[in-house]
Amino acid sequence: MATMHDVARLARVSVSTVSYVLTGTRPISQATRDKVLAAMAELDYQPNAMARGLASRRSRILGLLMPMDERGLGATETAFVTGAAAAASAAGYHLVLSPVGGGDLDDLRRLASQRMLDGVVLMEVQLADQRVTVLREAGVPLVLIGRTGDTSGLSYVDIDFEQTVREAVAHLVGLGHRSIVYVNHSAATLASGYGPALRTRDAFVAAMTAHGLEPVMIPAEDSAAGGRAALAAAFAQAPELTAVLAMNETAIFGILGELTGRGLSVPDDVSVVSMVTSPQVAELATPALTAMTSPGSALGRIAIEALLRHLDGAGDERHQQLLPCALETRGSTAVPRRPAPDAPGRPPIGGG
Amino acid sequence: MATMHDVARLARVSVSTVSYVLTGTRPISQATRDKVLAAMAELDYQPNAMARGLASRRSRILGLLMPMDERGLGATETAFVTGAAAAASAAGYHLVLSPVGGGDLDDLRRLASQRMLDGVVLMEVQLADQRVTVLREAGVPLVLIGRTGDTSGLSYVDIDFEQTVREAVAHLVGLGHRSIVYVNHSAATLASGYGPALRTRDAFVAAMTAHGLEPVMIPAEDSAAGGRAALAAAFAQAPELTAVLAMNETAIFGILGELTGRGLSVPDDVSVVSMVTSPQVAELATPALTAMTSPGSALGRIAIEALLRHLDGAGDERHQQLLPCALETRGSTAVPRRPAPDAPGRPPIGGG
DNA sequence: CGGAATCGTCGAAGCGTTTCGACGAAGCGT
DNA sequence: ACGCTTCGTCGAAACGCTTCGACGATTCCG
Repeated sequence: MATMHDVARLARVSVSTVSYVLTGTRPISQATRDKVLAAMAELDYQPNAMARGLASRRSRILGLLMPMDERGLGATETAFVTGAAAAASAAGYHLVLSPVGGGDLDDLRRLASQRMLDGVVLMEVQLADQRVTVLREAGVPLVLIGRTGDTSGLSYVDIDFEQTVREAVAHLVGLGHRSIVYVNHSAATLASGYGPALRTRDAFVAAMTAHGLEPVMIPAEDSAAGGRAALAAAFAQAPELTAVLAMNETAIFGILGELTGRGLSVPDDVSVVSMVTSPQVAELATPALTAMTSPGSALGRIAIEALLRHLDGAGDERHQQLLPCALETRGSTAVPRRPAPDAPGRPPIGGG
Repeated sequence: MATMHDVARLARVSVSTVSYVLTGTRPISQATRDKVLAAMAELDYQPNAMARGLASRRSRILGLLMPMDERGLGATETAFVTGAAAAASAAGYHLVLSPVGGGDLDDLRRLASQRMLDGVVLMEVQLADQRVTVLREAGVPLVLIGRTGDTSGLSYVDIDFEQTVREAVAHLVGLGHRSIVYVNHSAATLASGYGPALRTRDAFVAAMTAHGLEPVMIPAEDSAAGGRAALAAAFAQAPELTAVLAMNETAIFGILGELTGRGLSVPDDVSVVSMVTSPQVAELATPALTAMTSPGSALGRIAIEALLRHLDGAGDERHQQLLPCALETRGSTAVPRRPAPDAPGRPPIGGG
């Protein structure tokens, strides 16, 4: 493995000159630069990452901290990752994904203190996320995908849940639905302070109230069985329901199965909208789901770009940005067949 | 940030002594060790990963190369990752996941040549995988999850597709099914040399032939639509089919949808077995799928352990191991309702 | 009881970069 | 033609750790 010394010798220049060619820190004449580049090519030289990291005190490695449970990564999260990886690679950084769970706080502390990561992006952020504290103490620049409860002094990019829910509700109300149930994540998830679950809950209440409608929310376990149970609960609580809005990518398949089981058809009897969903998942269902499509890779890219700005950055201005999901109408929503309960016999279109 | 120097000064020993305490390379008296450990604790010392890597020429970082397409990671792949991460962490190594796709061969070459990875585990291996060549040239120890066509000199751990298919077919034949269609990945995937698709194809032909049955294989795009199309093709090619064996986790939902659409019930009209599937995914469907459950995290763990053995290892003996998937019977398989075509009127159980 | 092996520790030489200060050579305005 | 920047290059000192050789102090064996 060739070192910088070898290159310098072959090119008949000093080691520092080679370094300047590589980093661009100081001006180098074209003639010298060419000599050096030729030597590098001939020796197939690759800088040693460790040495570079030690000397420059920058590893050129960015971490993407991504808790991994056994459920796997949804297409949505995967899009964050690929977006982030592309952005990092474009800037000459490596992006490493670290499957550190919430429990491995000591692991994280170690990782951060070892000066191996120039900065990190945090995924799956809780409202009160210990990892933020640990990383700040360790002095590691960080950007969140998601938000903690108190975002002061923090950079983040997140989905605009308020607007997303508002649009989803507006879509259903626009079709004439009056009884809409929101199937959220589980009660335990809500209690644990999972931001998206809490924010969509509040946004749903607000949006429904704004339309003069009664907001009904049902928590569901992240499983098909949870979805089935949630739908049963929904019918118990709101027998006249004609639409389901679901946040829970896993439960939604149970919901669909249970609807079929009850002899109800989608979308004629019940419309279904899936929130924060990738097209791939939406197409899995039959009929394909009308969904709020997540901004996907853009979130990852923006997070990395903000992080890089922090690293180079003189200023410590914070990047705080919300992106809405876009409504994509597919086959799971339609005008309700059953009349709205509070306006029997009225024409199905134009309600709201 | 405290350095080893600070620790040494505080403990009144030399820097090398501190290093020996840390690495255990040489014997240290209990008294000295205690002094040093106390000093480290007091200063909250954490070794600098870059410096350590430079001096020792070992980064203590293992890479898990994991092409990420937009479909996301299935629960199966996620299990590999968590298994590998746990094993690496237990051995004091970091595991970084690198989403390098097949196209980024230069990226990979750079990564490998920068001496940043002590070794790598490759996922989603193709029969002719360029990445193997690149890594071998770069002299990076590697272990595969999956197999190339020519495995000589290579360490790998993979699913035993032959046995898995044999068991799946035996299960269906045991129930009395005679006309079984195998829905594989797409023709393009087969053509690209994706090992699991090819191996299961051959294994299916072998297993069916052994039972004296006609093997029918249908390729399907990795989408619900692909699954629907494949089922249509299957009925065209084998109208009397009573069972579907599916490799394609994505297409299977389309298959189920299409069956329902045709008024056929699972499992009474058609039995369905899903191959290399995690319990979580199997439970998504209604009814839950009888599936060949993948060995999951064990694969990841074994791969890392083999890799670590290579690193420490004097011997360069290769680790080559196959693990079968286990049959888990759920609600999607049953005795066929329709009589087997070549034995009209015979009792449904006991065929095969 | 003497020489050899072992134990515990130290100092110093790297590991392969970056980066700082220095310095001759050009280029500038006057 | 004069000092003054700017340009292009060099040598050397870090960066924080591991590891090698050395060496006094024990311990062991015959």
